[in-house]
Amino acid sequence: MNSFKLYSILKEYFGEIGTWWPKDTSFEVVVGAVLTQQSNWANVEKALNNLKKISILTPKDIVMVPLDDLKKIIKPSGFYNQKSKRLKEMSEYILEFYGGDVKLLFDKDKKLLREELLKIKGVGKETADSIILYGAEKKEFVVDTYTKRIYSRLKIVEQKITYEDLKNHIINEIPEDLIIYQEFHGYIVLLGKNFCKKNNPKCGQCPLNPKCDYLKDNISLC
DNA sequence: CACCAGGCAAGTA
DNA sequence: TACTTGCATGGT
Repeated sequence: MNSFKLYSILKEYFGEIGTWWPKDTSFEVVVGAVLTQQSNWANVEKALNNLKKISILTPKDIVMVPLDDLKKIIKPSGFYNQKSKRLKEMSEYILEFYGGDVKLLFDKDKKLLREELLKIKGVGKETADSIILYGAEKKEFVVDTYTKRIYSRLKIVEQKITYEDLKNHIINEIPEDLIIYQEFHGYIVLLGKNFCKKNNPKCGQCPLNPKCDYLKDNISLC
């Protein structure tokens, strides 16, 4: 299975998803990327809405709000003790080096931007790439747990493949295009939700639980 | 009741 | 380098 073929199948099945990462501001993507770590998006939205409700929208706002308050505000997204600290640290960084304007950071060269993001505590590879792809809107493909699970389950790559190797494998097979990068990752998330977490031979329902004849005809698993 | 959700950091070997 | 563990709410 070739990555562009997979992208095409998923696009035909799921249809247009457009900019599936919602945002009012660039900084909101940064916050969302941290809050979504090991948490589902519905709960992240609750946390984001809590922030918006009391007008906490900028790095400065995050720095100013007391830590214990911030914990309560983002509580629905889970892991609020460490996520609140991560938001604080990131906001302090953006405030100190970019005067609180995340767009100045996003203007930097893609490679430098990634290295810089990775130095910030709480920002690993997936979070950094999500921020670059959806916040800075630069062509940096995002590999997540679903991507790795799908690609290894489809026996396209070895299960033990590293983040960077899988990323390179994929970008070598698809056009270098911002929208395609964004869409493909979105489709992978949609497909990934329907994979059993463990490769259970008894499952027999992958790739999709619902009656998805089209995908079953085109992608065989289990 | 169990399991999962758009990971990361720190520790261990 | 590669694996383990803590972090934690809310939905199914």
